Amino acid sequence: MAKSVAELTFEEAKAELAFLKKELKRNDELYYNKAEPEISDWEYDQLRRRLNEIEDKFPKLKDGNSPSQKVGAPVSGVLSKIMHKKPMLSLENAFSAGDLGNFIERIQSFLNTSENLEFCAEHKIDGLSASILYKNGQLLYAATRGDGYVGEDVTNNVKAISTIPQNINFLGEIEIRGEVYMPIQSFKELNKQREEAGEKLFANPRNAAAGSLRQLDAEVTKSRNLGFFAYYINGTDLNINTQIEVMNFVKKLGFATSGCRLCHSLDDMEKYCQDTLLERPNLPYEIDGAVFKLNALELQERLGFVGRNPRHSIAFKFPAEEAETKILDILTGVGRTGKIIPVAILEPVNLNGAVVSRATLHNFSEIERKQIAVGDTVRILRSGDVIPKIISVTQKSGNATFAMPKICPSCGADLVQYPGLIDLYCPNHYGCSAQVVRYISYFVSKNCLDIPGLGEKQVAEFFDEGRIKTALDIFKLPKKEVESPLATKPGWGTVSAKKLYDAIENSRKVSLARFIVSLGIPGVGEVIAQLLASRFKNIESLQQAEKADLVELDGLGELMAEDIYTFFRNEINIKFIEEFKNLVTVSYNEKIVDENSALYGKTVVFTGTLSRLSRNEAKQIAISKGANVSSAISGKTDIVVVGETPGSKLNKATKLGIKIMSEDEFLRIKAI
DNA sequence: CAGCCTCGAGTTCT
DNA sequence: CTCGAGGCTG
Repeated sequence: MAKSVAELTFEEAKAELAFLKKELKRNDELYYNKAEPEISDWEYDQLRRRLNEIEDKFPKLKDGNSPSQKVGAPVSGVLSKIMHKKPMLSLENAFSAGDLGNFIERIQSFLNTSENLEFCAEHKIDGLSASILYKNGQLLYAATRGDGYVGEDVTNNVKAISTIPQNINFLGEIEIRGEVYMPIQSFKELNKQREEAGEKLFANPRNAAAGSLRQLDAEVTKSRNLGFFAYYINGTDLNINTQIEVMNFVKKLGFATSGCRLCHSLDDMEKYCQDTLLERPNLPYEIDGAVFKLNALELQERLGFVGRNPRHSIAFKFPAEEAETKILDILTGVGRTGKIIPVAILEPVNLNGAVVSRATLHNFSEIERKQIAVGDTVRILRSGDVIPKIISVTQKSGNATFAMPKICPSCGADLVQYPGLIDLYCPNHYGCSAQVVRYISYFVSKNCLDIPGLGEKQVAEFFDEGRIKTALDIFKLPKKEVESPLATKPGWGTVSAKKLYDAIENSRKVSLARFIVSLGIPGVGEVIAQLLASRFKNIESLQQAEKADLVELDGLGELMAEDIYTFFRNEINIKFIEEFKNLVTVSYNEKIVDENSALYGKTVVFTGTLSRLSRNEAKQIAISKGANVSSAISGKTDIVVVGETPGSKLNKATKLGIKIMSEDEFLRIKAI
């Protein structure tokens, strides 16, 4: 369709550039605000590439706001956003040799191999990850990890870090990822300076590094003496096959790396952890563990992801710092599902650089098991250096173990404990104000309608003031109602009121999956909602689904099917959905998959042991080809993929005359 | 039916 | 991050 860039006149280039920028910006919005792109990654890359080509040919048309460098609108006073080419994911944690062993076994089972695997070990630097893009040897831009998909633009700051090369010897585009950290010595000096100047001290080198990198004034960053360790590259035609090669390659480019060693067995990995722990006190930077990455990049690719973690790597965390403190009180809260959660109020104590004053106790059997009473002295840590956790009671106060409440702390209803379950519930789901408020804030949260500016606190306030009584009242707040009374509320002004109004209007376009998540059906979150959306395609069919239709889906059993079925038969819910539908536009976009694939739109069941793939791997391939994977054979099953020693499913499939497919045939389809 | 895996729900602090 | 619970596998 388009002319080659070489043929474009200046005017044509200008017009096309304007169009491309608009298109890219619009798609960035869709991608990172709604997480639902209209175009595939490939198409997006094409747009981006075209834009880069035109900009290269007509450098005069380049300006600072080009999406080739930045995406999203810069918000005043904060750093602008950059979308990562590939998501920057976090790693799963291991706390023991056993965890590492399980990790290796899981990979072997996923890859269906018993071969010895090689792992590349590195120090786990206590800093913050950053991504840096170089083009034809020049540092083009740099971003923080952010939420993993979109990070903050820290280009100027990164350019001010002397340990990061501005120019590298590499043609074409290459992305380098690594950890920005503050050396311990610099941290000490910085805090000394700040103390003398009467400024607030940084709690630890990581916070100091984060604070120093995310500066609007790069001069400040420059003065902070930050370091950088590289550990990842992303580029084309690099001819690099292992993580070890990656490390050597970045070293050649002029980056520092940390602690790199090849491990051939679990024993090697344990040895690495021990060595590193001994080395730790003498290192000039802080580490909080070791990272193990499957060495072969091709295998890494095959393993894919589970949730937000890549399956191919794991972070071994060194034991966390511990402290002792006293329990001042125990409070009970009510969750959106009515679950009663006890929380310990602690005498504030400093732990890993944060003052901890609360810790969840999860449930009452936990209190019973640990024999916890108000006044007791307890040993605590922050698991993953984040969430406070009570390990044990070290000194009894003599007070009675905290007793389970009988009535709801919010509405006073009698609490119930369902047979066989540990948690305690308030059954008054529609009348308990704590539950309603929790539900409304869930309804507007990121996974549901995503209305920024409405947090738990704001929702509670609006509810108490009578502005909203149910979740849907959010949409009924007319513009004036939102703007004027709020503009005079403490903490609100015309700007924040307008922003909220815009956010609410924005949220009126919602995907089917999000719509389902927003309903708050017990046990239905992001993943199950996505599953339901792709199976039923619209709300009406989902509402009418019989229990049998639900059970058939892979991932839903009797219990969840029952819960979902009854949810849609409840009068209050039916009315709610009817109204909800009228207030928003629900869209369902089929994922972009190959419609010509023999698996497209088919319901597939696996049986028997597959010899070259694991069940899990096979399932993901089928889904990526547009198939629905279910666990049991039924009249709706289209294809049964049969491995070795198939179970009774094969007989049933033959009886029903369902198409049988061998593993080889399945793999052939995969290859297409 | 036991043991593993996945998902959901609730939570902490800067 | 953690824990409980449901679902699936063997």
